[in-house]
Amino acid sequence: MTLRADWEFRGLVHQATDEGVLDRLSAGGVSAYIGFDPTASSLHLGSLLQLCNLRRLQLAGNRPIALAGGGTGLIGDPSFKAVERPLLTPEQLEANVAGIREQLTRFLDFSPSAGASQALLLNNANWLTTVPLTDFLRDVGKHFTVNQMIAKDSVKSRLDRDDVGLSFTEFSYMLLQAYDFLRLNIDHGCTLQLGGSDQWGNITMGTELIRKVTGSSAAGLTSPLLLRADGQKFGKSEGGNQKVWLDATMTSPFALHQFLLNADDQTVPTLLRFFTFLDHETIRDLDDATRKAPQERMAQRALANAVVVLVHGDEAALAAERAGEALFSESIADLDEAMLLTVMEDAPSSSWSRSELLAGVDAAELLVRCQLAKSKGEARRFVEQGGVYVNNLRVTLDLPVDLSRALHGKYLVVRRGKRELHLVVAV
RNA sequence: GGGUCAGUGCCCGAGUGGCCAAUGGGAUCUGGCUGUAAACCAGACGGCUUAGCCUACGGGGGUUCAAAUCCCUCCUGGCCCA
Repeated sequence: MTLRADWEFRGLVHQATDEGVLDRLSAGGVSAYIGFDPTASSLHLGSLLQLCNLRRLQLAGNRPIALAGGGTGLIGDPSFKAVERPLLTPEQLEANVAGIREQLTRFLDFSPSAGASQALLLNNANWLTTVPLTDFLRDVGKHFTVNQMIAKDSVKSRLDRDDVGLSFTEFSYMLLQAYDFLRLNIDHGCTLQLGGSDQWGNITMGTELIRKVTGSSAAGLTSPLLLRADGQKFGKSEGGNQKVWLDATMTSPFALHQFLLNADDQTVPTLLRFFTFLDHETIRDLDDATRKAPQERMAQRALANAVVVLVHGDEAALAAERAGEALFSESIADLDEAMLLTVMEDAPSSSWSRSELLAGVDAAELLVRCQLAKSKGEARRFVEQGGVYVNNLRVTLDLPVDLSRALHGKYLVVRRGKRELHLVVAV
């Protein structure tokens, strides 16, 4: 199985600067890089595809270079962004880069034993914050015209709008990224940059710069943007419109597992191809399973397990799967104490005084203190709409929640809607 | 620097002195149907001690019995001019 065949099967290729890119990657020995924006201390599901791609090319005998954008992060990438973004402080960036560094090491082999395909992790702050401005403008800026820069699709929408603008700071971002590529090309023999399709404009700026400065050629390869069946951006969780993070403390393994398990039928085939390393036959079988027995959600299960294993490990995946089964298919009151705690391990929890619970707590109050509602008004609404449960039994406003309902004498599983949970423990 | 237009709830966007916690759309949330999907249907969608009160229409000040709406000023942005 060549890398080309694999990538074509998985639909990983959106655009390439030349037809030979995939063949060179298939042959191995290529150094290729992907940049990661340190806008948060963790990568999220949206970055997972790029992460997987780096891994794929390393497995095919190429050298993956993960570039943390400690320098470009100081500026902010305007590509297809609707509005100007707030600047991050150097301290924030440094912390974020550290967090991302940690996560990258889980996907790539950085050990010397990998030889020529040993992964590299670099931070562009090292050169972007030290290159003299005048050198930069003469050596990089001179190779591009503003005319071509404003013609980029990635900034066009910003230039066309009559309510927001595009600062020079963000406008210059594409030059910085081009410079990154040049440096990696010269210093590390990197001849290929990968990225999402939104990065195409930035990538080609780089290949052009390399051609003009060194006379050698470098290539670019982008992958499609991942969208949900309804055209929405993929990767926002149902609960609270939050991003799905790869950091276990920001998005629990259980939440990640649940998120993928809930992927809709139309998107699952793509997700299996993008986010897993399952072989083609297995993937085709899962496609069939979705067609023939969608209610079984075989593909969703396989996807959720594969990704959680990849991101958090076997144990976490098993626990997440068991927790989901217990919560959704068994009566919660039948679980023994140990199982209950296992199931609720990922959910937020709080300790309450036994005497307070004995007296009884107003349902709205309970919800707010469990952080399942932002205000009492909202909490009241949830209860009135029938969306609040304690131990899987619907709660009403007129009846306070007290200890008599507790499982094993001390646990209240508070749930809002289908899957927002909180464990109350009486102490 | 000058001129001009704009800044409304999560987003877009109506409203141009009282009937405005503010039309509409989207997003989101809850319920129903299902498969812990999608689509669809119904409802909710500033806060509170909820027949009432408080806080909100870029910030501050003012006029008025009464301001998102009028005036002054500041901030931010677009466009044109220098």
